[in-house]
Amino acid sequence: MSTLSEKHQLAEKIWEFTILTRLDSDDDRQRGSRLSFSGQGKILVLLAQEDNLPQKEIATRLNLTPQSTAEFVGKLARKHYVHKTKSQKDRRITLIQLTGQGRDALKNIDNTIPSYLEFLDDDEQQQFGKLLAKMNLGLRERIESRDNSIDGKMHKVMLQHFTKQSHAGENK
Amino acid sequence: MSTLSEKHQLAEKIWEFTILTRLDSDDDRQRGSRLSFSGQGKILVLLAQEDNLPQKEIATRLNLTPQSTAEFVGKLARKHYVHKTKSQKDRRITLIQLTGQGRDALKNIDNTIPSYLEFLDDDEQQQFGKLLAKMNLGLRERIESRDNSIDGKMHKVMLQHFTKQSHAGENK
DNA sequence: GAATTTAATCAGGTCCCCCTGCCGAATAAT
DNA sequence: ATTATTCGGCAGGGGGACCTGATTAAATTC
Repeated sequence: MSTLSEKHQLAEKIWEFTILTRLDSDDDRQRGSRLSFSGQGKILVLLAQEDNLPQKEIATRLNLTPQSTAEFVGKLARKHYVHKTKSQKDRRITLIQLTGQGRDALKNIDNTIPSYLEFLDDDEQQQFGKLLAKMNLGLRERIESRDNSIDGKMHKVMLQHFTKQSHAGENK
Repeated sequence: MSTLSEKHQLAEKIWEFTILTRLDSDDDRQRGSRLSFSGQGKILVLLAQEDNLPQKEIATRLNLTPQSTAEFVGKLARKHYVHKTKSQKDRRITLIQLTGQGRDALKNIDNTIPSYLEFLDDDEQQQFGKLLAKMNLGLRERIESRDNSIDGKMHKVMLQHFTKQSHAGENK
């Protein structure tokens, strides 16, 4: 009976959480400097997995038009996050490789420990982790299962990003 | 000892979660239609709390320039989410009021039950709620405490949005 | 009534995410 | 060799979040 309203309340908490975290770590002001997991960020994620990819390949995998890709790669290159090289074999192709700076930038994105975790004690953090893991698993499966759709590639890339990280973390 | 690496793993899970939820509810495709809690969305949030505000007042409270405000209000008006009226008392002033459509749009933003909750059973959902509540409280206090700064108003508006909702939910 | 203070608008600008169109250069196919 | 295909670049566009500057119209103040 009350399940629905309980869910609503949970949903509200989640939304509040989303907003509060945004307010807290003030993306608002310095929106320029921080890159997200879309646009340019996507490309970094992909390159971190597989470097030295042809620009075209990037476009295909991320489900972007070659033109958008060119734009983003260009911007990344300007920031020295990536590097463009002409392929020797096929001189139409431009290979894109991540620079050290690019790799650092990427690390800064997803390796930061959210400050709000300090509001939870150790036990609670563990609980939180478990819950997240469960939801992540579910989401991952769901996304993978419908991954045959047109724009499945992006999903794959992002999923892999995290499965890799998990593995890296798991070497106990 | 292992606390740091544990935190890192938690951080990774959170990031994964963030990304997965984005992939899941495909903001990617229809980015245009969905409004966020910034820009135009902010204004809706504010109006939901207090309708029929002068445009200037909106700018002040949301810490936006009058020009930006005009732009966003214009865009919202084009979508029939708000309505502009000239004040009778002071004909310089434009009052902005939320339309039914605008209210609906806002509801759609924050009243949706995230689908990933289905991956948790009832107990887990409760746990999740508790953890979120705790973090929200912490975040809220932190944000409020530094709220004397220049751009405090926005925070207040958003915070109120959620405290109100919570109260609404609490009438058992 | 004239000067000043307001609210709002127009004009431009910066940067982000993305797309369609078109064009040249390089390679593959015939 | 001559097409056809492929890659990438340029031009231009649409939408979003914001901002500074200059201007108009309607108060308020002196």
